[in-house]
Amino acid sequence: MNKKNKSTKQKEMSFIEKARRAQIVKCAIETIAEVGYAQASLGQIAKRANISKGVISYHFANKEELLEQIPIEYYLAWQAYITPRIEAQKSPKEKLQVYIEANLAFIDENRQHVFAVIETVSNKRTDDGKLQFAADHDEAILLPIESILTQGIQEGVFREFTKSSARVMALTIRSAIDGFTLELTRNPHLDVQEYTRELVTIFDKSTKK
Amino acid sequence: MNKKNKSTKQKEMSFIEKARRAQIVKCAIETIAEVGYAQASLGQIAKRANISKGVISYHFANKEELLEQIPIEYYLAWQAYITPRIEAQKSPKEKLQVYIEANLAFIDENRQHVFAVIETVSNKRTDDGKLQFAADHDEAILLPIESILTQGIQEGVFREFTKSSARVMALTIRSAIDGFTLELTRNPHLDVQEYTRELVTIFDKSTKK
Amino acid sequence: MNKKNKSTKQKEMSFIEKARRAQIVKCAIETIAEVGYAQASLGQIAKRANISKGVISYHFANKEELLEQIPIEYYLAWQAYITPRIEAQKSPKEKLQVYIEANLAFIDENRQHVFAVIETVSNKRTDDGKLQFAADHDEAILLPIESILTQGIQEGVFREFTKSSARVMALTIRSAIDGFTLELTRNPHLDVQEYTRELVTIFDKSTKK
Amino acid sequence: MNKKNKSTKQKEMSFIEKARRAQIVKCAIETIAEVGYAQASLGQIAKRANISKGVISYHFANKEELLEQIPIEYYLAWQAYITPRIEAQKSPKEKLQVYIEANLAFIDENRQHVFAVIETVSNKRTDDGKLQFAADHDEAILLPIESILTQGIQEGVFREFTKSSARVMALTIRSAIDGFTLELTRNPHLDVQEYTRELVTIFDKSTKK
DNA sequence: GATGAATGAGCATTCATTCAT
DNA sequence: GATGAATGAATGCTCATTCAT
Repeated sequence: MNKKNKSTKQKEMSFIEKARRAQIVKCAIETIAEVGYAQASLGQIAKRANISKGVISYHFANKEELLEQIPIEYYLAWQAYITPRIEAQKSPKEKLQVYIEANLAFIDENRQHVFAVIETVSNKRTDDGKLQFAADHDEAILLPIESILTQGIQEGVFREFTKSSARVMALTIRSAIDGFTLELTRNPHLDVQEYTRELVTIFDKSTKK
Repeated sequence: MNKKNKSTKQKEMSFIEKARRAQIVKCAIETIAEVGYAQASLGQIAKRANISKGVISYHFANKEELLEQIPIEYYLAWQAYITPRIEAQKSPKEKLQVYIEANLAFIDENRQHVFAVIETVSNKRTDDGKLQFAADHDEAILLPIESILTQGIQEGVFREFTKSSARVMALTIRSAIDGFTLELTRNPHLDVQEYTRELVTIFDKSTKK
Repeated sequence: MNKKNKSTKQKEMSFIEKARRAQIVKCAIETIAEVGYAQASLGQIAKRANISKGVISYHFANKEELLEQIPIEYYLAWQAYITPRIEAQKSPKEKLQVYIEANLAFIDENRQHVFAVIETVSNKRTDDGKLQFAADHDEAILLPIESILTQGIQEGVFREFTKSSARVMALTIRSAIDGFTLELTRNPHLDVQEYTRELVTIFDKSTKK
Repeated sequence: MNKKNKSTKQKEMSFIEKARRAQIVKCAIETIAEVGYAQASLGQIAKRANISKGVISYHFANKEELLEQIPIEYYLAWQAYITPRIEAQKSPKEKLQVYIEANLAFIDENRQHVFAVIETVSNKRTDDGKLQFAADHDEAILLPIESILTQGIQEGVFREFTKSSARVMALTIRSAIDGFTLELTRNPHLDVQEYTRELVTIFDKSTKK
């Protein structure tokens, strides 16, 4: 019901309505990035947006709906950035390299947003207390790696993988990218290019025959 | 002064006092693991421990002091588990293998605690809103990997690393382990042994000459 | 910064906002006067005002800011009452008489407020535990007496005073007025006019040549 | 019932018991004088006395009973100090002078205790919220002044007083002494002798024919 | 559409008091 | 006698949410 409502709503949304929501989400991202999830009250977000608290409630059913937009928007932007870059490559090896490069570049260019996503997602729980972890979303983010690996195995340029060892490989690549995010948080002046080069090397070596 | 007080206090603490504190910390870990950091109020923790809220305040100066124990205890247990296993190995290659194996086994055996540490640490902030991230602690956890890498480079069994590429390698190994934790959360029936074997393979390939 | 904020805020405050704050302060005064400082919790004050506890927090940053208004408002009302009455007199002797008369009348007409001020001020402490006692405020309240005394000495209608003996005189007059307040609390049906007459006599005798 | 209990108890009290109680009351006085009534929890008092909180509960039925001792002890000490000094004087004029001198000296020598009494008494309330103000105690403290005034009137050395104007006189003298206490709090280096001399002068002038 | 005002539940913390040892 | 441990009520405060204007 909820989902249906939302998609209905989105279709009915005026341009102005969309812009207002986008502005509020942007402020939510900034607020979470700067003061952290726990301190990011609607009051704080409203203050940053120079609007009244009520406006947020007007545009979003509740805080949850607002926070949900953060990973959603992130995923859309991420996909728009990553997909064409991978598709521009032919060989699985180059695709993997570009996947890593594009991800690190995207993270570097969207630090606040990435950070807000981490905070949001790691605090999101189902009603019974289980981490929701946007499982769908996480799987979606693994898909390109898995398809690259599959292609590379089929073409014989990668070493042999079972289905589950391919998954570990995919998860490890993904984890390495997330680890980069954390390191970037700890050390904002990190040499991103060098980090990228090293990750490419590591996963080139660990996937090749 | 605060720190000094604490260590003084610890020396003065009776056995019973220590046991009570340990019990409360254990309940805090369980609570955070089950309902998440945000919902883990002192009331919730007390309810789980079947004690009154006041008892927690009696044994801990404040919530912060209680939550601090979670990573502290974890790190001590982790060290006690990991260190002898690594030291039992001679070659850097075997050490790296054992480091990965031991970490995954330790995580598997301490799922709740690991999880509570992640939640606690990722919600801990300094007064100005910056993630504290227990930087010291994080670095401490990298030390064994870095020293294994150094040894392997010197002995010529690993490929060449610059100082900073060794750091990326260390961070990637660490991230892979953290990624395992997340995957374990998502999928509790994960085949840990296989995951371990794959990670060992990946990092064997990516470090060797 | 705090102070500046406050005055800025006050200028920005709408009429409704001011009225609401005034209403809450009024209820705080009544509550303190009736149940005493220690029992005057925000909950009690809210109950008396028939509003929710949150409303107070909405209009005042914290309890301290609310309680601060009590002496502030009192002092302003006191000044508005006393000053013109003194200025309407020419001779120091008459001024002193009117000062006493006006103060006792003002106290009589504002019993609850006076009482709340005493409670508030005598419970206000700096962070290091020292009584704050609104020293400025106390001194401000002595000023008119001191200036009357100075005038009377210069004009030769009062006996000779050194600087510090004039201060003792001023303090004693002030104390006598405060003593009247206490007596009024103990005995609400006190004959105020007679008390006034006696005080005027006492200080007429003790100041004249 | 309560009162009876208490007097029964006092008769049964061993010397050791009395000493323990006296020590605790002394610490309560110090604590109130230093941190104020509101912060003077049993925990604070116990800490200062280097005993456990439970000890206080053991020796006193409740906090109220402990705090009651503060004005009681004060009054006894005050009486023991004041009475012989007044009785050593013959003339009402000298008695009044000595009353003022002795009070100021006593306050000066027992600053903490005086202060604790003020705090205690001004926070003491009956169950219906009325200030208790130790009415008995306050009247008791006025008695010597009133009897001095009566004597002076009868002997014709003081000006004429009606019954109620004599009371105002007594209250004013008492208030002046209390005002001295406050001034001493604000300004601990006050010249007590000069202050005494001035008060004596003021009340000599205001009582004489 | 937008806002300020109000709500009430929930939070961490303090504290007088009780009690078994 | 004395203590440490435990209790639970109360407090000031925060905040997501609701609502009249």
